[in-house]
Amino acid sequence: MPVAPRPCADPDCRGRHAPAERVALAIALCGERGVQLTKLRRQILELLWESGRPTGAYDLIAALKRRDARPIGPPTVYRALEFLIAQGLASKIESRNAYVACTHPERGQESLFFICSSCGTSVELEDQRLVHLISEDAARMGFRPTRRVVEVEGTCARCAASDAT
Amino acid sequence: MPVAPRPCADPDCRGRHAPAERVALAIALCGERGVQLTKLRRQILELLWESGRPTGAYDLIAALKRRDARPIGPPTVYRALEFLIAQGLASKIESRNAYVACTHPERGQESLFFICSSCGTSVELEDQRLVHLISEDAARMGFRPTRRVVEVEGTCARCAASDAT
DNA sequence: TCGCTCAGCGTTATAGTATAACATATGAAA
DNA sequence: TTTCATATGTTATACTATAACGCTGAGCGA
Repeated sequence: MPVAPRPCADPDCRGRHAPAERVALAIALCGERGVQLTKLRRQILELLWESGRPTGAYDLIAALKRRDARPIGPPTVYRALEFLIAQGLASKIESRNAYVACTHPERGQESLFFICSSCGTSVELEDQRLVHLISEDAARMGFRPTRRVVEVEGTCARCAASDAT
Repeated sequence: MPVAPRPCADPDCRGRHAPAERVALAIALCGERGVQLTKLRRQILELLWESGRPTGAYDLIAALKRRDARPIGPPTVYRALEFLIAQGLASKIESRNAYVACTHPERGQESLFFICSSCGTSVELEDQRLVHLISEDAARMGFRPTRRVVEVEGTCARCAASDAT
């Protein structure tokens, strides 16, 4: 029995979903939207989910080559990433020039990311209060936001614990 | 009479200070801190202040060459930028791979940036509520932040007005 | 069936951003 | 003067991203 996509209403799930389940959601969602989640695009989304951390485009190229013996050029990967981002399935982590799978493509891309300097994992969070604050600040100066980049670098709980050992 | 640095207590000044005055402040501050704001570093800071928008490292190299007929290599510029950032005098805009002068080096680097897609100018804002929110979210999951990147891309009031014409 | 179109992908070359590694200079302290 | 630390210069190269053009295959109407 194939994995079924499951709606998630928890804004604090912190991205904790089974990769296969989220990929199934992506497939369903792209079907609804009438856009093509091709094999390449799906593979890249899977790689992002499996890695669980911001992954560089060239790392993806290397991973595809390992997995498939398929040599993919940079433009091909960048185009796939562009698609995934446009569909809300992935996001670029600007402070790392790297890409992560997004947890809730069915909702807007209004999340912030916490990235651990030590282990490299990232956690996605949605916080409407933050979005509102930014909108408020923007409105005060007549600025119309089109994109928010909120990335917090630091040490995750797990790494902090193992450092303290 | 030389320009004197003037303290600024307005968290909403939006970076509206005379470049020369802010550079004077930087000189004073580096003196107090016992670090060297060398000619090169000062020149780069001036260029950032004069530009008023996120400026790429290679643009700075070109500008220095125009101004001084001085050919500077990338490592030299990147090292100067590293210094300015460490001193809170400048900040990297991650979403643009570019650098801006910072308004309040005497305070922490807890600001967010609004960058206009149309004219390229950026406005720096301090919002403690935002910092608190992020800290709160981080604390809930045991994450210890070391750096916050908050960049908002959009259209500034001026460009919105001229578009509407 | 044929040929058209269009989206997606492949390929080559190159642009743009950043750093490693090592050499030189400069100035203050011993 | 020697020594040391800090800053800058130089060369080469790594890493990130895109332009430009060509190929292919699926869908569609003539």
